Amino acid sequence: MRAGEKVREFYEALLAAWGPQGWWPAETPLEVCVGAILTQNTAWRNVERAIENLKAAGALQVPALWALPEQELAELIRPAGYFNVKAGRLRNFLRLVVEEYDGSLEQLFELPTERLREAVLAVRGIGRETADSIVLYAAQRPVFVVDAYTLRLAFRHGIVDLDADYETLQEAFAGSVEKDVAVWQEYHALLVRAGKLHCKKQAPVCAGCPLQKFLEEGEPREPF
DNA sequence: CTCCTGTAAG
DNA sequence: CTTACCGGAG
Repeated sequence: MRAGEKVREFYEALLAAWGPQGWWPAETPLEVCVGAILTQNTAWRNVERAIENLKAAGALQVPALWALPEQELAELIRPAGYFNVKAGRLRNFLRLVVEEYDGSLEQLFELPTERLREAVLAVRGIGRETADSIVLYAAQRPVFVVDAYTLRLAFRHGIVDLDADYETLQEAFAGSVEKDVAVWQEYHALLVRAGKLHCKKQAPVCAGCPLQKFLEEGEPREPF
């Protein structure tokens, strides 16, 4: 089976097995942006705690969040880890929204997709994965999000090399499934679930994985 | 490559 | 105790 063909069938198999994941779990676009920054190299459970704190403080709105002193913000997001770094990153993003787009995420999101991605990516502390998560899930634009789970899974299935860069990985997926926001949102969410439950960092658990039947040699490529 | 950091699971 | 976590910067 060709790589592109596999990528298409992965999606069908994952969706059939697990159904829609309902991503991104957030009530507002701003909450998506905040969550995307807070979840950098961090378990989602800890991000939830930080977001609960922000909500309890009434700080999950642009003006209130921007008004918070950085140290207080850091204290609120402490459970998400790297809190000093992330407080700065959140403020960097908020600064863009407040100073360039009149404090309006909607206004920022009016940019054409490619310009929007570049604008978000230009923020200190927002790299490609975080930028693409914001563009796909908060702005609802067709950009395929890839992450460490995606690389691991794609490598083990022989779709890309282990040293594949972000764009290569992104093209391998985006170029092989229907260009549709809802589909891409769903696919990334399903890949994350597959990575968590089966395509683990050490010792993948292929038994019971919806993608096991696609393994060429009956087992994942090594070494990861 | 190292640093940033809380939390939970092994 | 160590590893991993929906990474990114220097």
